[in-house]
Amino acid sequence: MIDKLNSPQREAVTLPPQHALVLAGAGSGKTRVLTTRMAWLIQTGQVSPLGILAVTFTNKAAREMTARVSSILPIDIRGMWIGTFHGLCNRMLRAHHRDAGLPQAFQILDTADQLAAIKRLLKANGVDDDKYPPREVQRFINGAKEEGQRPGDVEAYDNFRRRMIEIYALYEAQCQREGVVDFPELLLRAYELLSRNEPVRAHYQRRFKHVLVDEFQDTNTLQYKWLRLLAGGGASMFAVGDDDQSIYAFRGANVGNMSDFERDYAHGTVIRLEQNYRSYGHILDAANALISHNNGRLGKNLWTEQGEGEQIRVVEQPTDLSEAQWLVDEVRGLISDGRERSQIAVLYRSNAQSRVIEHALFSAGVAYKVYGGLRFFERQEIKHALAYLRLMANPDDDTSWMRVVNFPPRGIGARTLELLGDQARAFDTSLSSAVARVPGKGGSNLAQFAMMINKLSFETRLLPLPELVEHVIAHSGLMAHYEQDREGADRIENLNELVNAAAAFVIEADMAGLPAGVVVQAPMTGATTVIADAGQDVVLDPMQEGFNGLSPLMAFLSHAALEAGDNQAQAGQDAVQLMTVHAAKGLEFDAVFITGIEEGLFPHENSVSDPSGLEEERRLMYVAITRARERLYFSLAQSRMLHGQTRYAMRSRFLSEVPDVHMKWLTPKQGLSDSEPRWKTSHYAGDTYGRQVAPRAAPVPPKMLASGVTVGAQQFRVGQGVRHARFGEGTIIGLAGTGLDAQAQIQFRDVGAKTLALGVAKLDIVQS
DNA sequence: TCCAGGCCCGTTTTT
DNA sequence: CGGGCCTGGA
Repeated sequence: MIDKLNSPQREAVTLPPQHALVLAGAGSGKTRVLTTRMAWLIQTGQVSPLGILAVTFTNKAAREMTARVSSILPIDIRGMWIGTFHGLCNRMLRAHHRDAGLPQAFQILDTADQLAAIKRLLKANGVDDDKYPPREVQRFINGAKEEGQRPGDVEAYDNFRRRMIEIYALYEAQCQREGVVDFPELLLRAYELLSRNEPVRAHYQRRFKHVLVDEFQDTNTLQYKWLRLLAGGGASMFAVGDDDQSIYAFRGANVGNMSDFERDYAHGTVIRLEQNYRSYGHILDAANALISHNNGRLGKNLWTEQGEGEQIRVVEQPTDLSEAQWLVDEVRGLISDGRERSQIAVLYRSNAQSRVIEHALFSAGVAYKVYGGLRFFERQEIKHALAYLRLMANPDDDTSWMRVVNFPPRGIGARTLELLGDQARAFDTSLSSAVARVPGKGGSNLAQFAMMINKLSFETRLLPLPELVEHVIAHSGLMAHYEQDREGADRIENLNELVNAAAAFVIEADMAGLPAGVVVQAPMTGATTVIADAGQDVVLDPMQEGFNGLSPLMAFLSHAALEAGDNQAQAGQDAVQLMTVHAAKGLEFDAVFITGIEEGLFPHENSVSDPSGLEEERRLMYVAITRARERLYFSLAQSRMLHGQTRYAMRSRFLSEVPDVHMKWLTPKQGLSDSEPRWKTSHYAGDTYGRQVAPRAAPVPPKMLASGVTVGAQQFRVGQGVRHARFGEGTIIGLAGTGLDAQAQIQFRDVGAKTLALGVAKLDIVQS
């Protein structure tokens, strides 16, 4: 098990029970160390599978971890707590729902449900949603929860925040009344449960001897607090992460947790995995050199025993269109050289860049796959069906009620619903319970809807899950509605797929044990136990309690909320992989294209003004580079269409942070302040292997580039020096628009980057 | 209730 | 430019 490991890997795997921080560089065998560690602890008898808690961020990572542990050790992994933060907290809350102050059948709101609930709340309370936009409110509430703060804990230093806090409190009351829980609430409730309830805390602290955390650099404040509580009874915490791959600060991740952890727990037990098994030398050294420009790193230098390999191929094109065209030609070359399409990845900083590339690939007939679209359980028709199903389980779920009360349309208008809402509020009940209080025609339509929900509940109460789902889809009017819709074919197919998903879910639960909830199964005897409220184990009949004490429907609904499904458009067939750099984290490919490496795009203009933002962009570039095994391309365009206007940008600073020796320019590399157009001709003769590249027509250089943008009597170009009365001297790093609408992005020497309207700002041109 | 057209906005995203 | 959202008129 451990003899195939290198020495730091083996050291990490076989560490005695103590806290440790493993700094695992890209491609250094992180998952292998984590899973082997678990298997080793079990095999050497140091801990039973039940004493291990392993936590990840994504379901995919959790599945992979489970699969790899069970492939190393032929043990029953059913009783092990391997899962996502949210999945494990859900499991804990179901088991101790009473102590946590929740109904056992609490529903989970996904991000969209939560937003809908907030909109409804603001309307009901007459909050001005211009001053308090729902998204802003959502950010505020989730931000507070992720810091572990309830309304009473948030500091109210101005009126705006005071009002926000009031809204937060109202929102909490609404969720509580409806029996629903949003994503951050799952974590916060579980944390509060452990911190306030001594018996429950003692139970879990006694149980878990080893707590292992994947992607530790992505944890937020609350997740770290939760871990500290769980491990507070003497468990060993084994945290694996890479501060250089921290790219989720914008959603609350706190890289600082890593250095805090080292200080508070690891006390110097820091193991560095620096040998990289993925990439060749040029690629790795480029990544090392780039990331060395960041400050405050925990420190790490990747190396490889593989040779230096090929240099990074760099291409600069005049426009985004020609960049895409070049890319398609190059991709076809790679394919005709015998590379698999699925081993070719095209990465970009932002989703908007994909369209031009998709268009070019599509026109050329190259199969491709785009990651990041709508996921299965997020589709409109699926969310509607789930809303009906939720009402079967809990008619007081107002979010679901509102979603389908008039879908398909059944003559219940805004006016009626407003009335219903008023009644519900006046009597402090759910919408469902307030139906009888609404008179008139709208009221009778409402009553009919409520009756239908009741009838459906009754009809389906004894049905197995797949038939239940099928029945609800068929008799709620959903199916009929989409059958009438000329463009409803896809939606019908998805609804049928939902029935299949329910069937698969039941089979999976039978075979692999329990997807969510509280059951713990002893590996040898197969006896099923449920952790009771006071932390005592109660044996249940496994045949009766197949879903952890939850009904199959409830378990399925939790599953749907916690695992929204694949977010890749078309599965199957061998296809070129298109995705954002964020989505590529954790993946690897033989050949990688990093596109749009321009100032303003990568690093993104919204991030360059503050140092920490720029460093995160640099880490993003580091992640992108380290995805490549053999071949890496950098590409950029001098101009591109963005927001309906042509924009001009300079080469990204990241290009100059990679030493020249690692790069080979396939297009001419010239100075930026050159007044000549940088683009001369487009042909480059073959690659380093001498493969001949078919000659093609030279793209036409954009006419505007040489002259730049003209405003009044002044002509502005990218790279030009300018002086501003207040901001001082600077360099134009981006131009967009024409005439009086034209804007320039300027990097000032003293005050940083600013975007100025050229029709307004007074600028002098400085001769360099 | 429904749909068309105007309007606004534009980084990254998992649970 | 293009998508999502809201509003106002039929």
